[in-house]
Amino acid sequence: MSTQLSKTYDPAGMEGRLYEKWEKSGYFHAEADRSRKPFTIVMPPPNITGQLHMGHALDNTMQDILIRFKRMQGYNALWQPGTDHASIATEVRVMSELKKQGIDKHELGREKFLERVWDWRREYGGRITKQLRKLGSSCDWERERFTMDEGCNRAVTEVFVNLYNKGLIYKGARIINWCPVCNTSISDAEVEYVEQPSHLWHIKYPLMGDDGKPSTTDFLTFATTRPETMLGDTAVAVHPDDERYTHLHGRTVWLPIVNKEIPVVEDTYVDMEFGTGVVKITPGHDPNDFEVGKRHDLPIVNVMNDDGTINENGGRYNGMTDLEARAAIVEELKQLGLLEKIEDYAHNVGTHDRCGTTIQPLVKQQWFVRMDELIKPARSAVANGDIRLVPPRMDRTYFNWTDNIRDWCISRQLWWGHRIPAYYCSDCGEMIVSKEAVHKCSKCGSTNITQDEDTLDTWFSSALWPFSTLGWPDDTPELDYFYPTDVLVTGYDIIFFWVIRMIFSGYEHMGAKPFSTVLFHGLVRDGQGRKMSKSLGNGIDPLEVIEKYGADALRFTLVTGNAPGNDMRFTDERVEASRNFANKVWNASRFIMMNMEGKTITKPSEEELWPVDRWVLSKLNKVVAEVTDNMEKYELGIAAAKVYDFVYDVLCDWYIEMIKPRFYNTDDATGANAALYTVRTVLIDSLKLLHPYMPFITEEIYCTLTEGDSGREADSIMISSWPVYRKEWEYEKEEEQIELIKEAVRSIRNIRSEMNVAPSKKANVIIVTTDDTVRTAFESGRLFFESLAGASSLTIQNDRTGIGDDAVSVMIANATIYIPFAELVDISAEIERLSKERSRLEGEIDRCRKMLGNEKFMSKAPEAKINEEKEKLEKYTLLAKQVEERLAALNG
RNA sequence: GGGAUCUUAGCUCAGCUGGGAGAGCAUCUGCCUUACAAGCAGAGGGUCAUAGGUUCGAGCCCUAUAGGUCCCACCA
Repeated sequence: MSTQLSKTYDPAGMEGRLYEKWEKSGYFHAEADRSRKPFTIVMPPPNITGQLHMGHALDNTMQDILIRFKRMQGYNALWQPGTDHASIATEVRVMSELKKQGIDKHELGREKFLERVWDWRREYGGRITKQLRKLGSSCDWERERFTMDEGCNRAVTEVFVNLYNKGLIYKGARIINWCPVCNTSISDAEVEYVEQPSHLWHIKYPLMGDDGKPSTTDFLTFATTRPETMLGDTAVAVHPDDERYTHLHGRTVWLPIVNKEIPVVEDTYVDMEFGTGVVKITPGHDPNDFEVGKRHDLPIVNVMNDDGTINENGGRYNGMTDLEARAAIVEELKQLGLLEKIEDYAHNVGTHDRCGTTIQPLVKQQWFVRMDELIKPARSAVANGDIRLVPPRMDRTYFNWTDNIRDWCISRQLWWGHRIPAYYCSDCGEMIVSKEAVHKCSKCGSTNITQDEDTLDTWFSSALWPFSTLGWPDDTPELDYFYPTDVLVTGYDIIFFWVIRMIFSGYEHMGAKPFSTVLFHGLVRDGQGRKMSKSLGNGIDPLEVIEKYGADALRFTLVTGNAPGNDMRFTDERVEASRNFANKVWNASRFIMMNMEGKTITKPSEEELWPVDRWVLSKLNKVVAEVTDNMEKYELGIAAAKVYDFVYDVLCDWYIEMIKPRFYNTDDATGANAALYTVRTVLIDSLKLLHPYMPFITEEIYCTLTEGDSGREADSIMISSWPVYRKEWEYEKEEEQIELIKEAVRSIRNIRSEMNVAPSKKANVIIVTTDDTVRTAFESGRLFFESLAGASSLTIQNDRTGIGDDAVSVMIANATIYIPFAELVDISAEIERLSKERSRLEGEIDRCRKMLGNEKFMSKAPEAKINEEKEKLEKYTLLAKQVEERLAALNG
């Protein structure tokens, strides 16, 4: 009836075609619809500069699995996509492009430069979303957003002005992290500390004598890792309790080279144990010193230009880079006899996580978000379970961040980004923060107005993503319907950058959480467990993997064999295994469809179903319930493994093999029909369970299989209904029966293999049993002994009449199976084999008896466990008896 | 310094609230059985890092130790 699948599984040949079909069909699109329940995921917006890497692949596969699952369950599922303008990354990228053409950003000017960036964005900004399509991502592209589109821009301005008016955004001179290469401030979180070999320079400053001149005999010695900053020293500090220096309290020292007098201050910040217990204080270029300076009201001397070179405050060192100045100053101190010694020292140097440049702490006017109040609802949301983190251990990390939060430096000295909506009057100095562009000073009426030059941290706009993408600040139906969203899927590495900021922003601006659950995944590492990185060149390109093995195989690999939140290693072998599984699904389907060819399949009556049909339906029923449950709990890997096992083991290795004879038996059309109907049902449900993981292959098979069905459920599996547990498929009795037959078949195969009897060589099988239930089971499974266990005939009897010494025997509960292998069997070997089996069973019986004889076990263990042990004891005793009987017979 | 996490078969990893250790790959044996050699049937292989403890019972819970990975703070 149905058309056929191609002979070989060729993912490359179908994935593109199917995706196009989906996108055209509109099935990815969701509209606000009060009559249906929404399920929403907002996609973490990839950078427009980005190329799809394994992290994206994992992240988006997980989201797609959840969205497809929920969509099939009947939810109105929205996966909201978009991209991030990525201020620094993009600006740096375009700058280097321009540099190749010999163009400098500053010569070009702000407006022209921004035009270039927009050009670049138009050309390359869509690359990443094209690549996401290759993965099979079923997001609503009609709703694609960009962090710098008109709506997001309005959201950003709205938030900035609101926070400013509430006093939660302020401008102030603070010590910030300055990147001299990117020429901008960066937030604390963007600083990466890297250990570098360096030195500790022990330097001494002369104490000021009573005569008002620097002493030539009394010095104060301290150690520093950055001698060049001495140009900006405004004090030296000692611990107030340090008895070695009590006499210096209130004294001053002479700052050489700069030649000025600076005070000795007492501050508990100083660690008495470290070095000499004396610290030079440079409030202008060290965060800790800045704090000390504030406490003691010390002047701040900035000795550095924005490009990291020494400025005019550095006297003759003006113009040198920091390292040049360092060498020169050390040399000069040496000349002056003020350098005591130089020690090797491994030092943690702060670097910019984007460019690797050593950051320079500088004091500058910057904009900050005051965090102490904003963070409170974000903390309690996780504490009281309003927002659930998966896995739960992420709570600790989360609280570690919320509890140590500092004000957020949001201004960046960049051009590409949201410009800060603050305006200054050049005449009276008034500052106006406004949602609309300001052209006239509200204080003095001057029209001499300039806007703040700075732009906002990229994360400022991403923090608003869950609601800005749904239309905020407007009151849209989407916002009303889809917000709060359901689950956020992301890596644990951006808990602070993004997750926390979205959460407090949601509570602050929407008055509600942005999502109910955060599902974290780990990092994808290479085969040796190393982080994939450009510099190592060990990155595996997902697109290459897709090309070679198919997106389905890649997706399956990424979510299996890995616990939630743990890092995973990615190897070709694992993808290959997934691809082989897809191939298995393909071929099984092809086989089923081959047998359906030319037949009209009707629903069999209950009586027409064979026990094995009921068995497989019962197994399917259970796996449906379990897989659904696992997926509801975000246990995607476990769910995938269960589908895998079901398809491979239950469907392919057993059920299909067990119904083959019915396909070839032309005398029993009813039996064949029941088999075909059942196997088709099982296949369709299996495909549905697998669809979220392997969308392409399941779609291709489903469509081919159901094409031309009258009353076809759906023309795409992605909108078909998710399988549900069915009461009518509870066939406990048949399950037991078939499991028994499977055990018998396995035992026979095992014996044959042990005896080296080729499968082609048929053998008689005689089963002796006195148990009626077991007998019935074997009677109903006659067929399988021939097709699956190589039996030429099967005799079922209730005594050992006619069974000679030449038969090999194997015991399963309540039955002994005899296989006469006349020419092969050595009786003494058989006796030995059975004796071994006997002692194994005796061991088991012993164990059971011990447990059941333990009074404490009997009184404390749950009844079910006790019964379980009793049943085992019974079973083993029976088996031992069977073995005993056979041994007695052989021994004569 | 604070915290998280890992240590289970040769390799990579599962193992859900404690109740007789699993998968994939690799290895070995036998099979080209008309869906699939990207396959089929079988087999071997683990004192679950170490030492204690709780429990009738521990891979799982508690404590300590060793080693690995990561995050945060950062020592002038």
